[in-house]
Amino acid sequence: MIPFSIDLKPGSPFCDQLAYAVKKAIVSGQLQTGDRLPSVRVLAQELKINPNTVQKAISRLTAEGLLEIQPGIGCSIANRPRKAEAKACAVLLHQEMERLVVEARRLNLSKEEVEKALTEHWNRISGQN
Amino acid sequence: MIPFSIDLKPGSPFCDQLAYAVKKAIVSGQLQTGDRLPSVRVLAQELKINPNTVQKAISRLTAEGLLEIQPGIGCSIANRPRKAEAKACAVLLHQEMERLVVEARRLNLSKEEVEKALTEHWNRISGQN
DNA sequence: TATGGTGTATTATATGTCATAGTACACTAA
DNA sequence: TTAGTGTACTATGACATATAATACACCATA
Repeated sequence: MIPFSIDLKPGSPFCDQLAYAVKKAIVSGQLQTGDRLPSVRVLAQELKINPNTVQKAISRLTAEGLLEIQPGIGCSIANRPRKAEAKACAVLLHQEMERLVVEARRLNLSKEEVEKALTEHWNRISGQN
Repeated sequence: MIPFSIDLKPGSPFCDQLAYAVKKAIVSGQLQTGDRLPSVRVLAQELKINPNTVQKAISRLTAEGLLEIQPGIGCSIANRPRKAEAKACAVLLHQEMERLVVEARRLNLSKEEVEKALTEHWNRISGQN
């Protein structure tokens, strides 16, 4: 069994969906520091996709510092990122936030409605910690 | 001159960037209901991209109900969407919100920091209304 | 030591998206 | 009629994506 939930759907690249599913599982506490991830070949078999596609997602998460590789052993969940890295990445968050605000205002939503949605998702994602 | 601000950069599709720039200009009040948009050919020339690429962005915004087309005349900014359409689109907003929350928690940001960022962007985008 | 399981790299192929180029058509204002 | 609208269509090249099939270095275990 795969230690996180994922349901691959066409529309966006499989490697993106896989990387996001793992990241979400880590952030929500479903996967914890030190936990082992199934091997590239096992994941590929379970998800019925190509091993290369899995490897692409893994290498991306490794580059982000979310996964740690032990050559010949496998890969496991790394520690939470240091503040230094986080600061550099926060720029991306602001881009996402602007996109979200633009979309919300296009839908004539109030700021309160958006804040409520933020709280809902925040609690849901953080609930398992 | 183009009645909205845009700076095309490689990395994401031009038609996406153009559609977003127009949407942002509408939402922020830079473009108002009834305002005329430059023609497909003019936009293509100014932005130094292909008319087909511009047309792709326009047709997407038209499908979203943000632009109105008068055949033979040109296209202009439409009225704000009705609640009915908005409700159907709100699902997408929740997907974006979840992605944002996941990213924020991956960066070890606090909920207060994210709420602060939301307020900042909200005021900036809404400032011109 | 030999075997099998790790991650990783490489090459090749097929498919789809994106941007471009060129052409053509229906429509409308002047 | 003429020129300017949006729109549709085909074709091409560049690029990303997913797949397939190997091959290699590494490590644990029998």
